[in-house]
Amino acid sequence: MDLDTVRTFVAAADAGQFQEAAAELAITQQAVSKRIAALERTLGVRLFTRTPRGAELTIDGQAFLPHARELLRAAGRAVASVLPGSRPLRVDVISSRVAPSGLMRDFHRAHPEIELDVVMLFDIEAALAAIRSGAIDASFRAVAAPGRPLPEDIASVRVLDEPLQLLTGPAHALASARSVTVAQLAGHRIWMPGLAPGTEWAAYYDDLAAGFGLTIEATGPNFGSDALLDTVADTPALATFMGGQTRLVWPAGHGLRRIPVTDPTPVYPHSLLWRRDNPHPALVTLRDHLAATATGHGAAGTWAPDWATGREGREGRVSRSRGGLRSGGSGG
Amino acid sequence: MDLDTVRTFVAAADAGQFQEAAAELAITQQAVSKRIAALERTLGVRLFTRTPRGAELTIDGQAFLPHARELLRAAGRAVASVLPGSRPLRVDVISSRVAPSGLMRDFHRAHPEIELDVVMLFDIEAALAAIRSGAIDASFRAVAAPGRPLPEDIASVRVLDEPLQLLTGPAHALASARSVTVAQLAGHRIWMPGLAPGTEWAAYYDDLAAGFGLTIEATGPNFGSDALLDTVADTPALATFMGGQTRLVWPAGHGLRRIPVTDPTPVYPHSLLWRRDNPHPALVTLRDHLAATATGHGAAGTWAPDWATGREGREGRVSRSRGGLRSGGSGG
DNA sequence: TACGGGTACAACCGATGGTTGTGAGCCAGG
DNA sequence: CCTGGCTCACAACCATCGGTTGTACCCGTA
Repeated sequence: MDLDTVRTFVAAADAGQFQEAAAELAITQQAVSKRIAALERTLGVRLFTRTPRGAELTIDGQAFLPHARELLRAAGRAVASVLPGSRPLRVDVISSRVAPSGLMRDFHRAHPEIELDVVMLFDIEAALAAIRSGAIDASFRAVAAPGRPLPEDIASVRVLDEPLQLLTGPAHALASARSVTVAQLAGHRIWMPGLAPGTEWAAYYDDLAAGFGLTIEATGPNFGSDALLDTVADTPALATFMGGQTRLVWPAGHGLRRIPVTDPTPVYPHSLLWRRDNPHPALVTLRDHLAATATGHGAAGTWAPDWATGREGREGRVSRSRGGLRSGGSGG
Repeated sequence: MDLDTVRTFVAAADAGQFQEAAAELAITQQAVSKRIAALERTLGVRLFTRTPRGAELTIDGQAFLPHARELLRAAGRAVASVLPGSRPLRVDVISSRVAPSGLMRDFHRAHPEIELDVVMLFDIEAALAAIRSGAIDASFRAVAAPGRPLPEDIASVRVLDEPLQLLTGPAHALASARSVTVAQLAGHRIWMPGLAPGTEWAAYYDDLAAGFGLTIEATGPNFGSDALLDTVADTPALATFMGGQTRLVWPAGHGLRRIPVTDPTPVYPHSLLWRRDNPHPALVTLRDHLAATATGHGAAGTWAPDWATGREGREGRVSRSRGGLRSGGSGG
């Protein structure tokens, strides 16, 4: 099915006759007639009853019309999603395993009128390059690995510290625990497939493992969360970390357990990054929304790497006081 | 833009390479390459980065992908809307000026999983023919004009008595009234464009006018509710009837008034009609929903034509007692 | 009975979009 | 280091599709 044909159908339905629709579309009446006939042939139903004074919709045509309009609207949105000028706000959310995609869902609920496109880039380097080139408008990332300060033209604001949870199958040794301490995890195998070396994401887990003596295996490609959950559910000796605010499509009957981690609670520090001179109007709305809904970070009893908190030190930091919302470079 | 091309894009994005996508679509790899190249040319952006091991999405490609999927879903729904087997429930709602379209919106809110198509047929004769032929599944109509009983194979149930309201512009003589009696309307011009003779809809207003000595003009073609509202708003001597439960797109700044009519209140008696042997599963759901949400009819102080109430008499009938939900032929 | 409005059919023809054949780039393995 | 296997892209070819023009037909009206 060709969208030009659908457009022709809608034009003919609106005009009530083929001739006028042909004029609108800058083609001949015969071409309209052929297009409609072809559409009717592919659908297997008659869409118009031809009369000497024009063409009016059959019942099937009436039923088809709103769907045809919706089809054209969808096509328009699809084209707009890649149009350079005034395209939808394009945001990188790391992965579906952590909270930013949930934050974007909240934002969409609060501002359904704002067109959004969500993408997932490889790491913060790719995200920064994409932000600087204008390919994306914003990115949720943990920022500022040591020795790699943000470029001058990129602004950031901390929006969420997401507590990690342990995800285990029903036969895991810790499956029945209501919560576990980080110290208890030492010696257990924790599997994080798809954790590519060199990414800020891998750096986080490296620091976490080094700081508390954990064993985190990053082996194997990432076949998606379904495969990961399957494996974890069936392997008693295997567990994985997952963002505490992640909403997954939960496979039924797996007996998977989500167990809070304490003493301290490792949190993943999400910041929003954007280019200061990005003029996209929806970007301001997104920042305002996040500022209004952001839960505090740096809460007592949590842990995050030093390079992400902006403080000095090698071993990561356990927060003992509750902090507020702090900008790493407001404005834009 | 061609939907086959979009389908090819989605297949290639899912497969991660052109070759496999080509196999799925039963075309050659070269054809996929050409289609993608054409799509990229029309969109003006690169969708894939070609690598020696396949093709992966660019950021633009990632942003485009969900829109492309939605486009294909919309196309599927559009085709399904006219597919003979198991197509969406197709209901005739008379016109946008009266309540049935609102009832269908309510039904859609209550059962969003049921695919609906709403059509508007000319009159009850067309509706009955469409119901008998299977072209539509149900129709909201005022039934059984005198001497024309419903065919045996058509069932009906009274679902709503919709009170009429007077619609006037700000300069109309009755504009400031909080309500008007039917007797007060005598002598005023009431305009109902598009009221085609011979329809059950016109018969209703004929009876109303004859029974109470009103002047109802059906002159002129119906240019849609926008044009009607414009004219009524600007013409002090003109008013029109409108269903009391009709939700219109209300033009701002027109100063239009909706005035209840009393003593008695003319009500338009909507029944749902369907073919007894129609097997569409959603039809039962619709009837149950209407039975559960139907407001009483035959309420005290209302008026409806005799032929619509099923009682004898020439002059219409003013109900003095409150009735319940009565079926004119349950089952199906 | 012509006329003017509409649509459909036939003939024609260029552009579209498929095929096959081939080349270039990259990676793994001998 | 070269080769084989995998990928995608380009070239040539050709059938089909979808546009155009010209014409026939139908109906309401002057």
